[in-house]
Amino acid sequence: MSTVENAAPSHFIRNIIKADLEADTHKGRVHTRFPPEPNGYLHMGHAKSICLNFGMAEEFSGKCNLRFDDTNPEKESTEYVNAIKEDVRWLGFDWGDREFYASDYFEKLHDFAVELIRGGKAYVCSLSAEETRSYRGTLTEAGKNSPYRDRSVEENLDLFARMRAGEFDEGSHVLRLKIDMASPNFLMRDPTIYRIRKVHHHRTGDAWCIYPMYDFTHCISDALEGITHSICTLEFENNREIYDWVLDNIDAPARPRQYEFARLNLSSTVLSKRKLIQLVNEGHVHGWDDPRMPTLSGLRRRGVPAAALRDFCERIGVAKKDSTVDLALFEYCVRDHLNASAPRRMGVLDPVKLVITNYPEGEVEWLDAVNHPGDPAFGSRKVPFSRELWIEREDFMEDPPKKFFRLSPGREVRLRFAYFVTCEEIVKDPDTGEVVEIRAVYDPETLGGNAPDGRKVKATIHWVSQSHALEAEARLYDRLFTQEDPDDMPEGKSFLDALNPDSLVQKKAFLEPAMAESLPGDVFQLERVGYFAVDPDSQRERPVLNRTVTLRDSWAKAAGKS
RNA sequence: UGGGGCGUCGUCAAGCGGUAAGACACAGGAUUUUGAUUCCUGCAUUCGGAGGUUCGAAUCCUCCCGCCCCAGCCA
Repeated sequence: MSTVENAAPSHFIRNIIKADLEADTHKGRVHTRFPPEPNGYLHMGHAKSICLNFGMAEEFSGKCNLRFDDTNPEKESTEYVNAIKEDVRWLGFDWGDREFYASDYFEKLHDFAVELIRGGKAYVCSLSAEETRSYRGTLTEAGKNSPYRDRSVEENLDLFARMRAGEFDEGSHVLRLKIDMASPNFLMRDPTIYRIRKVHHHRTGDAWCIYPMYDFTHCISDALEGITHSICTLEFENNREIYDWVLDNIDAPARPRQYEFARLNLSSTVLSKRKLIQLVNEGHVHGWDDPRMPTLSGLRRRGVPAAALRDFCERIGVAKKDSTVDLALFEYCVRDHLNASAPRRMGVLDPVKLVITNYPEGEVEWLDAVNHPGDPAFGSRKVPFSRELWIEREDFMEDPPKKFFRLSPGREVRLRFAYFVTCEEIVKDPDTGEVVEIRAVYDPETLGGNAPDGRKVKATIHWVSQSHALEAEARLYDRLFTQEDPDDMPEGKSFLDALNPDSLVQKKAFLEPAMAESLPGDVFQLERVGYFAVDPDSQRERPVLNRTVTLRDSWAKAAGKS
């Protein structure tokens, strides 16, 4: 392979970093950060950001910090902090000893605020929230200056100190930047940078009752950490002006730059913290790590390899265009990785009995079965074969259409790793007409799956010996939403109305006995059925399997068309 | 109707004045003890639209159209 083929796809962030390196903008350094707010679990959108931030640092021999943006104690908690750390680690990234918290900077942030007050660039405003809003103006009209805008430096210093000391009620005063109430950019109309909140903070406890806001905190935190490239999503483009203003108006220890990229949107999926929290709180799913959730913990439980997610993030690219990635691309990445990494097993999800009438009663043969048809390194295992088996109901048709190759009356097929069998008769439930038993004969000469006379069969089906079968619970997951865009619902409907009622279907399955050895987290391919991850709910005697993703099924596609 | 962004195949996405990469999806075909995998083949005479500059434009200029973001003491 040439280096051109190996080169990571070009994207604007990478181009900017390369240009900065060439121009020596940051003394040859590349230092990024991933700055989650610990108010929810990480999802695939965060994965894109994590891969970008840690990925750029890695690629250019730089560093990436993990920084919790914990300036709003009302919504944040250590539960989230811990979950986020676990998820980032699982994704495959290491922040070394650079685990930071915006709350670590509260004292410094406070000092910068005082510096701004001294310079006449910040003031304590005593307007109520509603008044502040009305003074702000509209999209087309300039705002009005707050009547408190011209308080003296001394008065501001005094008031701010007393705010900190807890002398005032929440909402009675805020600290604002003195910029320009007529700015066409709303965020520049004297933004609030401190508010009074008499609540307990998960890290600083009750040490503070004034908390700095995002626009003031983020840029300074970046500067304090020596961040060179502060990468965030598109909705922060308008905030860049304050980001620059603050750093230009304090004695900043460094001069990071902010760049914005388009956040990830995925078809048939919802990726907003607010909505994910709602799904959890209202019980539409069984928690943040429900395998149907696009959270990292959900995907992990579902059986998605971290490498597949990283690959996905690489493939979707990084740009400034609002876009929605097809869920099919993600599924492709998952299958691609699992195809290479998942050992094969046999299991039947919708069983129907198959009796081999000419096979001796009570006899059992332990047959060799390779664990991976494409990779001998996976070795092999033994699978018990006997007279009575379970096969998949959909692998039999009494009256098959032209292109159906599987079992049907008079038809011979191969039982994977075992023998050729020919269907001779079927037994139906007299009341329902449902096929309850299929009777077939096997050809002893075809042991291992090949006929000495060279005759061929058009299909191979999987099976499990009834007396050896391990009963399991299979949880079949499908997309959580039926609409491609769950947010695009008719008037009066919400994304909740797009919830897929069949996103989870539980089934009793029969597995080959080797599956008893599986451990939670293991992922297997049940041949011809799909990839399944062993759930933490699993027990040795009764495994619980989460279907990660189905196999591609061109027969189902073809059959669906006709 | 203020400001900030964005518009290249069904979906992502390269391209940065020299004559439209790649991936997924889709459609054919080959191989196959998973109708899986793998492997071939096809898939934008055209880059939101209209003008202009140029020997030459997706790339430069002008105008127009469409979409997204901003009026939290959230991030």
